[in-house]
Amino acid sequence: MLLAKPCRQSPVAIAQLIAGKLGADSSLKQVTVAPPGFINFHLQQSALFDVVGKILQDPAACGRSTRGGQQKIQIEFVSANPTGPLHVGHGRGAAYGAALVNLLRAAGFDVTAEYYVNDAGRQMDILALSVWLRYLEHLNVNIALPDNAYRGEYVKTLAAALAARDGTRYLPTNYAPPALSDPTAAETHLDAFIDYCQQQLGDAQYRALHAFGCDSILNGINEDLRYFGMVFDSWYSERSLSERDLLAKAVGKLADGGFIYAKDGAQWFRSSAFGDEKDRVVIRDNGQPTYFASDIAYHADKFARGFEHVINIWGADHHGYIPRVKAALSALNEDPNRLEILLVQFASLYRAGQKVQMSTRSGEFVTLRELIDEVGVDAARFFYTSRRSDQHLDFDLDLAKSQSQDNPVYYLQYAHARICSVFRQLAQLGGNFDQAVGIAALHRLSEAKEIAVAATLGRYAETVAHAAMQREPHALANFLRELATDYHAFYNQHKIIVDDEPLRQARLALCSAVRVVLEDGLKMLGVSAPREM
RNA sequence: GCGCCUGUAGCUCACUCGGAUAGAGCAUCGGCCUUCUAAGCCGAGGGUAGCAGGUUCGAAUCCUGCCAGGCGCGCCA
Repeated sequence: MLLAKPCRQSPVAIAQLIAGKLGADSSLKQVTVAPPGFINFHLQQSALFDVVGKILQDPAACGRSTRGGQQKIQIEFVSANPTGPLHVGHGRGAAYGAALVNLLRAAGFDVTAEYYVNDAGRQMDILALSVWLRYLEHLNVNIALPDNAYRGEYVKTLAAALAARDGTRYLPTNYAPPALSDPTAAETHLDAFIDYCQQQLGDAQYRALHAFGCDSILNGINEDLRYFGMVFDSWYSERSLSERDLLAKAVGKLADGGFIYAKDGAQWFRSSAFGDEKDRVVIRDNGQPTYFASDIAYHADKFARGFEHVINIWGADHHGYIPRVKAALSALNEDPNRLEILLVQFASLYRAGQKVQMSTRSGEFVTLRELIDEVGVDAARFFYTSRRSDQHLDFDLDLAKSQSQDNPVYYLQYAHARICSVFRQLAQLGGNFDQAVGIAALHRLSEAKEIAVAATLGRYAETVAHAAMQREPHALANFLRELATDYHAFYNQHKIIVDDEPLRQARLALCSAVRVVLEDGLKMLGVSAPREM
């Protein structure tokens, strides 16, 4: 049985390695030297079966380790602007983040999962305006929705709900919006439109409209995420940063350090002093803070809240943003190395061989909800997490739907269901599984396929720890696939419910351990373990 | 132009971080159900790991250059 990866070392190092291994772990049966420079460690089968026994005696601990030492980690993911429903592009980061949370917890970290709500800024004003216009339209006002407003169908739904709740509260006395005179100045026009909306509604009314849009979208996102099987420990509002004066304080602290200067009417952070390619604006010439200013305050607050390590999961398009955030942390005397940013590459969507362009503003996107409704939570979660996150992903929607039966997730679930079926069969035959007897009889397992299953089971805990430390949930998905393969092969070659009672109990114990690990591993990936299929 | 990610079988992807003969699934072909679920198993074919150099006892993995693709380079978020 191969225990350790072969390694080429100097003869002296090999000798020391062997001596160390033999001394530390008496379960080693022998060490063989095969092809020049390679050594194989052979493990006593009894040690192999100890693992199976441990899994059965404490199933909840089967994938756990203490690698993390209860270090306080905060992990932030998804964090989309609440201007529209989550789409399939968000799904990858969400599934990846949720799996990572589970893995890190299993590896002994004290993890807080947080959703950063970008409820401030211009995009939210554009949403409010879009809702307002659809609302007026709903009340039979003749409006022209700007091309660069949010044009998705969901905005109409929101507008109708707003009208149902608040009636005609948001009607202007005389609807005369700014005209778009210069087509190249569409964004300026949109800003003028937002000003017009605010002016017509007045501060309180506008705030109510703004909040309605934000809250409604956020509720929808929360619902989708729950449906997708993920729970956040906290939702952190970007707007709360300025409400609690944290934003001004953070910028003030940068200014105290001499890292802020004025140019062209704006306030700039000297991020180039910390390795960023250029300086960045934190306060615009109109007095409004940038998104970056919020982020500085937010990240400063993460450490102020006592997190020892902070992980952000961002879309790959944000990679250019990393140096400036780290620069800000450095300027605030925080260690930038305690901020770890994981980039998830984009999944390109294809439908009928054509790349699907997605834009929240135009309303042309496939929602996460639609995907889940079509392929199911299990298939979607597994599909997202079974691939490296730093790899581009081509996702053919038609293929995913038509081949959802071929999704590898069913292969794993089937192994689980098959095991459950064996125990149902056992009960029907009037037999029972005595775990203590089974564990005591494990030495009866001697077939190659039995040993292979036990050996794979023995790698579970280290696989979980490895996947957590490397931030690679797909490693767990791969492992589970291997385990299912080993089990299917064993199942096809050997009968489990045999007349030989000790052997039967031993095989049942092995099956039970596989079931425990499959269920535990699938759960970490956010996939269910059905008892029958 | 500069920066980041990537290039592995017809397709979609792995390879436990420098190790043994590069592996799976899908697709193709051939076997296995009167016995615990055939959503399974067993087998076959299919590879110049983008190209060219370099480092090393050893490279898909590290370095350099080129080619190809994706993303980014706002007082947007």
